[in-house]
Amino acid sequence: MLDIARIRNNPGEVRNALKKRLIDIDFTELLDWDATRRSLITRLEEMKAKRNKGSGEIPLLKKNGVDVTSLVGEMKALGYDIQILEDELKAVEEKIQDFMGGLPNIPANDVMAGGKENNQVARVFGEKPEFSFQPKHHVDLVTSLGLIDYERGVKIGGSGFWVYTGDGALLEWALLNYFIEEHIRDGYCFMLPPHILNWQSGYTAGQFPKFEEDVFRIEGSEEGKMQFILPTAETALINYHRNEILNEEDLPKKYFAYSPCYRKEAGSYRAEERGMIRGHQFNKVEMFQYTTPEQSETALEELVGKAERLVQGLGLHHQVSKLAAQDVGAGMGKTYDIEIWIPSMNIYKEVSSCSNAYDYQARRGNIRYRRKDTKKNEYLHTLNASGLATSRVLPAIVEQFQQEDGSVTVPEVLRKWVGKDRLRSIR
RNA sequence: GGAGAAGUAUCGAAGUGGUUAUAACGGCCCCGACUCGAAAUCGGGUUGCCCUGGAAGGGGCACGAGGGUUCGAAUCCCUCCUUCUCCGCCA
Repeated sequence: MLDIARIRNNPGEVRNALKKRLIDIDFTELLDWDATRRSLITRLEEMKAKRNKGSGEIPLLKKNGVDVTSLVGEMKALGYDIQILEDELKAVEEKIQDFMGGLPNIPANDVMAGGKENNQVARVFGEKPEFSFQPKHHVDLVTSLGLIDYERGVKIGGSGFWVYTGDGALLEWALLNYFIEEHIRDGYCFMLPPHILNWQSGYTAGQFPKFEEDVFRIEGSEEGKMQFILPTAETALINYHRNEILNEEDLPKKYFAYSPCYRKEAGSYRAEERGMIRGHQFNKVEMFQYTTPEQSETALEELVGKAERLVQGLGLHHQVSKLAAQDVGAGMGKTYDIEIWIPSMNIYKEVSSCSNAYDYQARRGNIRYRRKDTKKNEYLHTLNASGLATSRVLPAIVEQFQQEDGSVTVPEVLRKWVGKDRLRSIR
């Protein structure tokens, strides 16, 4: 949610900033509603003040034996007029709410305008691995090594699902353990949230109402009580402090959560994304911070740094991209992606998205903090960063660390959990 | 799933149709007095949001949420939510 006062005071500035996302929004109608709303409120409050005064006088007059019939009649008529204006006000406020709720966040000043093609590579780690043999695709590797069972995953869940088996499950779990261990060491609080969330949670995160089609709805949930399976733990973590006022001295609050992420990904399958690059369910550890406005820029750098170190610890070649405005999610103001090299696809794929939402989500969820100096309540800033999603890390590991004999070297940091330094074919 | 009870400020809690949401009373917290200092005691302060205004100020709304009745609702009625107790079922 944007601040309507900002639009009221600088409609041109906001419109231009949103143009970086390649959308053009005319605020004329909105500002019209806004003016109507405020004049209605003023008139209503005058009438209500009158009613309050009249209602206070009635018992006094009665006590003194004065006939109040005409005054009561007057108040009754006033009450009727108030009702009419209140209905009008409600209608215009709904329109404003709908309009505002549909607006995306304003990209930060230093974010490039335009689409994906304008994403900028900020940093690169390592180099593309060179193979002295014909490298294999991760689907072939994980299948022959017995790490993933795609066929039975589809049989029991449907297209877009797979089963981690044996060493594959061990490797997957080792990644999660590795991430968790790092975050705990950095002082982040470990959270295991519910996987089913209510509509308001989706709204606060900025996913609803626009992206309701992208999540799995729970069948049978009634209108107004819609529930869905979380597409990312971010949705749970942003709502953890919904409708709360935090103390400034408690900020920044640093959380991380593990959850599977469930996404419809309707229509986004492509031949080159076979395997586990894009599924309906994948595991992810998500970092999240609630900060003061002053802290949020630093916090974003911290989160990106943490995510990068995780990938570096695995020894995987990757790059960090600063996304252009159109590629930044609707609720976010600035985003860095960490993209990992997938040799078979000859492409870098996102394993972490680190974003600053500024006060956008806080406004939607009414999350504030009390400033120590002014004692005033202000919207805080929220940030999220994957740390990390595993579904592309595992393919990168098997592809980047594959050997000529079809075996795969286990990254050093994972060995204590996997229990071996090399994964070999089961056949 | 069934029966019952309850939701008022930071917490406990009073208030069951009117001139007290300036939300009694108490706790916490903050400031001050007393004190060498502290405890105790005494005095004072302490909800949020919105509209208007340059400001000072003025006004409105909110008693779990949303409707209704009424000139007037924390108080009466309806729907929903949450919590607690008991029963049932159960990983």
